Amino acid sequence: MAARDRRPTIADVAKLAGVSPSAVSFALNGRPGLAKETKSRILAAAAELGWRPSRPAQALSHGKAGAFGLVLTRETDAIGADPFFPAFIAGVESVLSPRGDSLVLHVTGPDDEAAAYTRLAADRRVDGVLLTDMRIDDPRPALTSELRLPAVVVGDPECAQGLCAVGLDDRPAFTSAVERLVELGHRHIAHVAGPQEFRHSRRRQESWELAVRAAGLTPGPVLPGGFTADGGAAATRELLAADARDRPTAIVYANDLSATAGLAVAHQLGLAVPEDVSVVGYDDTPLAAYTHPPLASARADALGWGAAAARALDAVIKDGRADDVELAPAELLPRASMGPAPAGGPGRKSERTTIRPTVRREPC
Amino acid sequence: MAARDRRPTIADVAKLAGVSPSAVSFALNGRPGLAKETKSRILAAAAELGWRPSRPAQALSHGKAGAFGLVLTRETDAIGADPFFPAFIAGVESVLSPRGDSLVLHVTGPDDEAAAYTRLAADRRVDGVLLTDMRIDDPRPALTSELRLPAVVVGDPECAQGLCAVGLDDRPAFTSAVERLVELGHRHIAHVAGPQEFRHSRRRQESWELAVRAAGLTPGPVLPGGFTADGGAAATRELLAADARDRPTAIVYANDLSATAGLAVAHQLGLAVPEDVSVVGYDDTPLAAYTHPPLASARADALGWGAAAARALDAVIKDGRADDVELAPAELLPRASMGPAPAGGPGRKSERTTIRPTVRREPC
DNA sequence: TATGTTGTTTAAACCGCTTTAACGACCGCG
DNA sequence: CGCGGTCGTTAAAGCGGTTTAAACAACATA
Repeated sequence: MAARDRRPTIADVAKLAGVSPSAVSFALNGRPGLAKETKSRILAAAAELGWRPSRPAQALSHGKAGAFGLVLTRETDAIGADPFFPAFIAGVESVLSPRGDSLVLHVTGPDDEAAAYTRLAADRRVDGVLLTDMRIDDPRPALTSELRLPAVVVGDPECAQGLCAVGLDDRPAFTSAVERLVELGHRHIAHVAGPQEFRHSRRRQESWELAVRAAGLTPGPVLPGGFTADGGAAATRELLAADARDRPTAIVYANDLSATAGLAVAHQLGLAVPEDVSVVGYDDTPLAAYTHPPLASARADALGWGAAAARALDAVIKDGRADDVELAPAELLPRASMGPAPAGGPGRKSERTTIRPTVRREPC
Repeated sequence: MAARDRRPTIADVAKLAGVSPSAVSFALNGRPGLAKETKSRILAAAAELGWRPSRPAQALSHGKAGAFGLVLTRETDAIGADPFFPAFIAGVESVLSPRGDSLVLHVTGPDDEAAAYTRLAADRRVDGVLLTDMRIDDPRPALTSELRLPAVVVGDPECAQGLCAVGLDDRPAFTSAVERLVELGHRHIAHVAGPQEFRHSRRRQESWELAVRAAGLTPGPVLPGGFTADGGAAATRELLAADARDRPTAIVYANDLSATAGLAVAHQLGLAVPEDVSVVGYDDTPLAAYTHPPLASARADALGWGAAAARALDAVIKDGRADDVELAPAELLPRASMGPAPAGGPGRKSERTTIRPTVRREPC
């Protein structure tokens, strides 16, 4: 009767079932050596009291927190409208949740990032962390190793510095976007890049550049778009302000947010998409299919990515290491924002006369 | 030097400082009764070893998890492009992080929702939860009370069922949107609503309706937009397919996502915004300022909301209750998507008679 | 009868921290 | 000189589990 006002503990269950606490623990964890009858009596008692073991207590005795950590390092204003994280997190959950584990989320400014990981490690609040948004010369792989905090890199293996990496190749999407544009007659293809510190921004830019060169063209200008609407708009204004002869006839954006803003700017400037300029994004935002015109983009399976990353982190925690995983690459979704290059007018004469574009696929 | 290979514990610090573990605990927690000199010696030892108390151990001994829970109940496809949560979470973090507490995030399907809260409570993994996306007759306030899990409702006090509510009024934004539209000469104002199960969807719809009636007008049709791009697009197609005489000259959407999709549909149908139809959203998505034309919307301070909710939950945990909080209401940001009603009767312009809109009715 | 054996069950130690109560040293005071 | 009062410190008992090793029946073996 006493147990009405506090949550039941293992002792309450033991008392009700008429056994010792250890027996309860054995029953719960499916340990052998308990009589069948006893075990079911214990489980019945546990169910009757609605008892579930306290995670802090389990964490303490096992030395396992039963949680993964995810630190999002974002300027407060860059938060929002990123469709990646919610889906990615849902994917992580799909692995964690069935076994009752959880995800501990921290949002920090860039200055507190290292402290956030250090704390997570020292606190023993998580068993490992997922590293996303990898940057060039990212300090985090070294940091987590030093902290002896199991970690998995969500991204390109090249920047994993020895950690297990779970990658999803975004390059084919950019390559085929450019190839498609070239097929459509574009000869002047610009790029609006993401923040330069991000590994994936660079990769996207490189894929664009490689594909443009592979077509025998000179890469058009690259402007920073910062993955933001503001940045994309500003970059687009600059690109399209050029004299019609120098103006790119297609712009490949590093993400949908900047691309969508770019669409609006094109309209503002009185240019039609895709008649005057073609536009491609990346992410396949829910809105992409509903911009005007619908935005060509590429979809990455963020949900699957999250799940794969969580499984990899499991393996790292258990075995100390895990094989890299490479997911199916993002695929281009050509939509109406890509169209034939404007006839006659824009484009560079030298290129048009000399170049015989051989479209070939770059092996990854 | 034995402590090289495992994380230091309070005992290691105690040994290094030449005191007992209790003394270390006292020093760490700023308890009185320790000599100044001893205290600083202990803190120095702790710093030298890089020791921080284990959260599971702390949680166990003082019966507090040091974490808040947030359960997002979402259909997997409705995840993404919601700018609210990232900012809200960042706000929660701003309260939690300085004291080293964390946010435990769970994403579940609708069927597992109750189980998720039950588990969170039984597990003692969190000290309380934040309830967001309140629904009509939401079972969660009753559930959390029954589980004796401290909770705060993020939303309208009316649906809090006795729990502390932290609200941010979205109604003024809708009211003034309608008022503005009326001033601009609109007489036929439609609404694209959010999912009917959400309290805030209903509230927005009610505000719209009240404001329309207050202006002496008959509320135009209400169509379900489901807060999604798809839903917003479908609703818009239906609204604008009507004969020009019956067609609304302004549409108030429950959120930006559906409104932005609506913009695109209007363009597709050959209607100009705002010349033929005015459009208003809600959320002030980063993209809102960059749609074509820029989307009138309203900004709610999600960051502040998160912080306020976290503080309220603190109070509930400490005192068992807390006063409701009402934040500054969202403010309308009139942008170019709102304009004067088309002249010459309820929406008119010659070339529109030639338009053959593709109407597709979709069940929502 | 002593000796294993096997199958169940439990006592007790432990995980790392907090906290209460007790302890010894030192103080001034009557 | 003995007493109560501070002050600084620590021993020890939790918190709620897990786990190891030992206890205990019951029963077969030598």
